[in-house]
Amino acid sequence: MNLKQLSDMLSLSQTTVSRALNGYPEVSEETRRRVQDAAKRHGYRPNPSARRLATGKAGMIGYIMPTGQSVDIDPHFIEFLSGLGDYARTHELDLVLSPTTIEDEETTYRRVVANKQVDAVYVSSPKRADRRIILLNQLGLPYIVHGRSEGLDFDYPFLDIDNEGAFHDAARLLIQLGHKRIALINGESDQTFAIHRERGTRRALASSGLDLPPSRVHSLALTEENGYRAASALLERKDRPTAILCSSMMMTLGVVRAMRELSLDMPGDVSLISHDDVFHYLKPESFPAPLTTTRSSIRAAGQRIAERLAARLTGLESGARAEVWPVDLVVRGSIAGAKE
Amino acid sequence: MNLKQLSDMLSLSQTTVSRALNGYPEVSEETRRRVQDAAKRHGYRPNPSARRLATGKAGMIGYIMPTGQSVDIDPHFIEFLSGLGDYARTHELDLVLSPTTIEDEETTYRRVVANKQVDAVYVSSPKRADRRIILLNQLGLPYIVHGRSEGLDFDYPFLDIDNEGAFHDAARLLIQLGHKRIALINGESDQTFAIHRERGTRRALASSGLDLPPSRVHSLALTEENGYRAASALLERKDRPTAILCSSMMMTLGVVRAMRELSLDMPGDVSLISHDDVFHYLKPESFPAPLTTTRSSIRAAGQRIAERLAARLTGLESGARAEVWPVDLVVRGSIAGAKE
DNA sequence: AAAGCAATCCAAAGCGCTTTGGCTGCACGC
DNA sequence: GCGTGCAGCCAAAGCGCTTTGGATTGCTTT
Repeated sequence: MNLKQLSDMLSLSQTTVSRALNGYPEVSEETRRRVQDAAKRHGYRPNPSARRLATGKAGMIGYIMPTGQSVDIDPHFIEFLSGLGDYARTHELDLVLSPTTIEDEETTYRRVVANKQVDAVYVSSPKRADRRIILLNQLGLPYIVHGRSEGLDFDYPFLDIDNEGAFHDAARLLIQLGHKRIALINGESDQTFAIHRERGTRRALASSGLDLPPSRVHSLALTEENGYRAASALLERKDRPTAILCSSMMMTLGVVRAMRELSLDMPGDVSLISHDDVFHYLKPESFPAPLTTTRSSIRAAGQRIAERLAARLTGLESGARAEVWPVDLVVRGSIAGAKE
Repeated sequence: MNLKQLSDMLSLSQTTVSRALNGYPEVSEETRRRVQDAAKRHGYRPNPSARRLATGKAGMIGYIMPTGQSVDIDPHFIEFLSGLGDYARTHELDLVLSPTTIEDEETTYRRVVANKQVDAVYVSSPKRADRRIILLNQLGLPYIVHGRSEGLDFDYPFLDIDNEGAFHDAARLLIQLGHKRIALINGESDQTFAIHRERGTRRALASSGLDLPPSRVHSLALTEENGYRAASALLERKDRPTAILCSSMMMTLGVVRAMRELSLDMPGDVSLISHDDVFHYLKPESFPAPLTTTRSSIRAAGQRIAERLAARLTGLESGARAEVWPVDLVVRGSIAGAKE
């Protein structure tokens, strides 16, 4: 069933039928109803390719997905996708994934724009002065950043959580508990979220006259293995920290492993606070002591970003709307007062 | 730059230019070269929407993604996606994700077919007599199943690993080590992979005259929490198993937690073998004793499926090609001879 | 020398939609 | 009675590609 058949059937022109269905005002209400009725009854669905060709709009959102033999997609991406899906499925919005290597990233962005494959994209895991944001800005393709960048000389639309505030508050809590030697096991240092978390931690420490020396900061990809290595390095030192802030639960698994090997107790010997993206497959309660966490659902963020991207497609949202979500600090058994 | 501009520039017709670019024989080699040259020089890229409209081919592959507030996408999906990306990015193949609820699954499949949004799809986590496969078969949309279904009265193309063989071999190894009470912590019982793993385990036990009573099989979603619960239930019994087979590393985390709580040693008190999908963020070496695993890279499967889907787009592959990969059994320190 | 045949190339007709630029008829005001 | 304005509808021109059904040319055949 295509437009022509439908309009023939109704003895109307394609123009009128098209307008009726797309809500243009120059159609009488009665005609519109008649058309909508027939369309529904015959299951008419405009052909997206044709529409796309005619309008130049794709009706889809995109994600340029970095891949590569040595690139591992962050498992949190799954949660984010779930969130996107939660919104998208109720709006018949599809998502186009365009895999690319880091080197060809720019080419891929350009290709997607030139092909008009999508009307908007989202950008994840932004770094300082992120090239992609700069590129998208000059290409004029609508986008929303999940996270934030720094050192850009223009504003851009994003959704981020208050990483600095979260880690500031977490560190402050540890300080209030009497901890003086606090360490940070963070994400890779070029990621903005990691920069913010370190900044928050440092600020809390500084305001109590405490220090965060380089030896107590590890910035690594968020794997169990890295958590283990970082924690081992930290805890084998004589001036080992009495409290650790950790950027992901997966890493925290490794931290716990290191502690166990050194027969250190949690929270007796070391207090631990982890960031929790709310990952169904691994919960804070599943640790030797239930983890105190800074919690923010990445899935909820996915939903919100899909919603905002959709708003951009229809022109409801535009400009450099910034959105920063507060982060819960959920206290559980993994922290205690410092002994020394 | 579009076809018309390019052909004007070359003083050729659009027909000839189109044919030259698409490798049709009725163009002289010299002309073809001239055209290809110009196309490259001016960065001409055919507009996909126009091409799609004209040919009815989308040039994309699709995945109907089940979502829902209570649906959690399997984290292995990430690995699979990485694999897909590995292949796809070298072929400028894009992937369209169409989120849907389980209830609307059929509608979504029909929509995607009607819209001709994609030329082929892949189906993941198949169940017994999977509805999606039946539907796709009658809709005539090319597809490949990752995994297998059972109880279908027709053949279909799939790529699966030898789950039955893997768990058979793993169980046999445990038996050879003297274990008599072997338990299985499996995935949800409607998933074919879980059915196969149970079958393999049961077969190995049976051929040594051993039993796998219902009380020693737990079939649950692959979360840490479920691993913990299942293991707790198993290990608190008087006739507790001396060896456990576990379907995922995430679950195995929970198993280890349960063992720790009960002060059971691995492999002293309980031997453990886990299936490993090769997940970069959590490795078999990260356990109290390095895990013996049945190993198969889900990422490699993603690559292969992308390759086969691409072959289907171009007509290189067709029919119900079945592909079953063997699974490595990697022995590490988590297993030992049975005491009793 | 007429006919047949590849080898090349082209004009034009779609593919199914949106949108421009009218056209018609009726009510209204003067 | 005549211009005006407006509501409601339509024909046709794209959007940028592929593909059908010829044309044209230069040779080889008979």
